[in-house]
This record gives sequence, C-alpha cells and structure tokens, in this order.
Amino acid sequence: MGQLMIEISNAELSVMQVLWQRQPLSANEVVAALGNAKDWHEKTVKTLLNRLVSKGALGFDKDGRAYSYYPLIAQHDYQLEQSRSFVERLFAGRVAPLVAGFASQNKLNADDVQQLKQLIADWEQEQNND
Amino acid sequence: MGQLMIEISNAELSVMQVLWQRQPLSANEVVAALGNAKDWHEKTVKTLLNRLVSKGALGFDKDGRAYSYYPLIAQHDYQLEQSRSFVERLFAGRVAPLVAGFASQNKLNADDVQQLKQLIADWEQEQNND
DNA sequence: CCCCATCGATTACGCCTGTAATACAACTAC
DNA sequence: GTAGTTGTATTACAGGCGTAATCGATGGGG
Repeated sequence: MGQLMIEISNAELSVMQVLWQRQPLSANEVVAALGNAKDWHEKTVKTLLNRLVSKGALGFDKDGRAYSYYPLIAQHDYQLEQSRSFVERLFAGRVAPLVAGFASQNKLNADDVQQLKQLIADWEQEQNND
Repeated sequence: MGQLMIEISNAELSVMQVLWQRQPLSANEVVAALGNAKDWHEKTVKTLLNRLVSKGALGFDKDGRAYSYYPLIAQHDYQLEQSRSFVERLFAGRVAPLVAGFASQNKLNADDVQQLKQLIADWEQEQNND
C-alpha cells in the first residue's frame, strides 16, 4: 500500500482539497468553491479536473450533461504517503527535527502541544503493552 | 525571510544534500559522493550543478580548471521553509496531525519521542517565562 | 426546428525537470 | 606543438505543469 501513489501537482491538489471537503461536486461547484481562494479561470479548473480523472485521482458520474466528481484516493492516505516521502527526503525519515523547526519558529500552539502529548502518551502505552 | 526561497527540484536536492554535508567539493567529488546512492551519469550531475548555480543555490570558486562548489543557502533555512509550506499545503499549517500520521504507522522510535518530549518541555518553559 | 449557451474533450504553449550528448577550451603527455 | 583527455558551457528532447483557448456535442428557449 502506498508506494505507487498517484502524483498530484500543486494546482491539482487545491482541487482535490475541495472535493475531499465536500463530495461529489459538479465542475462548476468546484470552480465556485475555489473562486474564493484562487484566481483561476473556469477553463483552468476544468483542465485540472480532467487531469485528475486521467491520473485516477478522481472519478465521476454523469449527471445529465454535467459530471459529478468525487475523489478516488483518500485524503488521509495521500497525507500519509506525502508526509513519509517529505520527511524522508528532507529529514532522513525522522519527524522530530521537523517539529523542532516549528517549535523554533513559534509555530506550535497549545493545541498542537496537547495533541503531541497525547500521541506520546499513546506511544508509551503501546510500548508497555508489548 | 524565506518567502522568496529558491525552488530546488528533487534531483537537484540530492546534489544539495551532498554539499550540505561536505563543502566545498569539485564536480567530480559530488559525482563520486552520489555514485553510491544514485545511478546518474556524470553529465547529469554536472547539469544539476549548473542549474543550481543559475538558481543561486550554489556558488563556486575556480580551482584551476575545475570548480569548487559550495551551498549559498543553508540547509536549515531550506528545511524550515519547505516544512512550513508542506505543512501549510497538506495540513492547513498544523504539524501535530502530521506527527499523528507517523505515530499511526509506527514510524516513531524512542529517540523521536525523547526529542518530542524535550521540545514540549521547552515550549512549556517558554510559556511560563512570559 | 434552429441558434445559442454550456458541457466536457482536445489542443496550445512556454517553462521546468530528468536525463543526457555535444561543443568548446585548456592542460598534459608525448 | 599536436593529440588526447578532462573541465565547464551549451544544446537536446520528451514529459509534466500552469494556464488557458478552441472544438464539438447537446440541451433549452423561442
């Protein structure tokens, strides 16, 4: 699982985010959802939808003349795989130094720290269970 | 500082890693250092060195006929900026969910956890100091 | 019925990337 | 000093990406 992950470009990723959040959507709904954040021509968004379908990242049902698009890959799987490869490339696979960077730039807030503590507690629990 | 970071491609990054580790190096030394990990033709590596110089990521001194290359951007700065933008794109800027992914895949080891605990301790210390 | 608006499909196009090969300059060994 | 050899610089070329415009089908309004 995971090694043969589809490559999604930056622009395409923005389209995926929309569909991960709400699905299925027509092309125009995707355009509308992006209109807020991106200044893309409608044609551009449709090109991206097309490429994502070609890549197997999106599927669609025909809904009359228009299509209704939905993700074929799960956001969570994509995040996992990308994180793994990013941390591998930049930090030799170790995630702690990445977090250290955030900490050094004051990019950690109380919620983050709370979550991290919980993760650590769970991890230690796990160790003891073996 | 950091928004105008030079874009470094994947292949180019491998070259940077070599020079971040040991610097300065001649083109042939870089080729040799990569020979281990990558199956690249010597010409390919020299193209990458050239592109990195064009991009302003590397500088060089002339050492007779050959050049002696060295990084112009610090590994740490690059890591920081890339981490920031990666976490922004995939996790809406929150680093904890990324760590959670590692945890869920058993990609955390005792060292990581130890470092994370230390980061948290430092963070809490910092909070109290205000 | 016919034309227009609107879909998705196809084509465009310049830049970046991966992956070299070729060209040109200069040293080195005769 | 002439021919390799070895450096860097220039050129190559296909595929991906950002960013659309054009094409061809189709459905809706009159």
